[in-house]
Amino acid sequence: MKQIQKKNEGTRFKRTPQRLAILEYLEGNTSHPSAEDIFRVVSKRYQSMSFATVYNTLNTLTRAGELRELTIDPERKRYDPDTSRHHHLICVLCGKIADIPEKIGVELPKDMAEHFVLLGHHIEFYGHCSSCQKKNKAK
Amino acid sequence: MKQIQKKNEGTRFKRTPQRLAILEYLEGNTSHPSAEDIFRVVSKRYQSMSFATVYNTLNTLTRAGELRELTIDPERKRYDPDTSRHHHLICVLCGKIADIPEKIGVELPKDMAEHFVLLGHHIEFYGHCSSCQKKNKAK
DNA sequence: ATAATGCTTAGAATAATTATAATTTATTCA
DNA sequence: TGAATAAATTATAATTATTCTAAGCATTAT
Repeated sequence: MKQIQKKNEGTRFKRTPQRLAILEYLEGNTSHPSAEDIFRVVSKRYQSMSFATVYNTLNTLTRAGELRELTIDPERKRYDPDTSRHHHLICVLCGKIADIPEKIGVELPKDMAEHFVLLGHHIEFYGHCSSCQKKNKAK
Repeated sequence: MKQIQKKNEGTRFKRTPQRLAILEYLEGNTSHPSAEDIFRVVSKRYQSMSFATVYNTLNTLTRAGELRELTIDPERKRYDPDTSRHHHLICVLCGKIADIPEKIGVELPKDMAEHFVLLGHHIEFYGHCSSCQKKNKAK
């Protein structure tokens, strides 16, 4: 008799060494890395690591809700291991992305939300970060 | 003696027929089209139109502040001829993007904004649009 | 007219991401 | 424990979006 599959997210996919290495790198990481960033770091310790594995793992984790795919950087996808509701602060000069906790109440105008099932929202704040300001002053 | 260049944005670049065709298509367009969408439509009327011209024009217009480049769709860039401050409502089922006027006040927590020169913000609301809801009910 | 400048074109090049096929590694369960 | 099965990894090819390049055209200024 086939047992009911465990609902536990953590055991839903095989914990291969490659995946563990990627997960370990992402754990607590607030730098919003791209696939390439992840590959660069993780492949150093794990010689045979393939780029495809990075993408596969990221897609798997995203589908499982363990990871958030960010569409903030126009050049590439970024990944955020923090899947809780929060927003982002982007420096338009250096591209750095910082987290903003969600303590900001935002309401959609009623007439717009009426015909929409609203699932969530994401705010991108953009501006100049402190280190870029210093750099510019120095000139 | 070299004359001072006109500051007027509208006359800063040549109004070639290709550019006019693209501009005409974008005028008042609220569908947030991709470069390909634009190419498909405009090249029908303008046989010789090249894809590179579409990209060149879009980049030129974006740099000139006549067009907003949207980083909402993870697959490709979208373009919005409405450069006024406003937000977007995205159907995660069909990908349609609607406009939301900016009458929503949003404040950054003070401690975060302190070291940042804040230039603006953009909110993405996501959910299910009415036509996708109907489609799902029909099943 | 001629030169200079900027635009368009076709196609090549690049970069990010996904697909494929063969092999290897986990997991299951007898 | 150890086959059988399922899933993951790898290397590489393929795809897609976008940018670059080089040559020709058009427009403007001389």
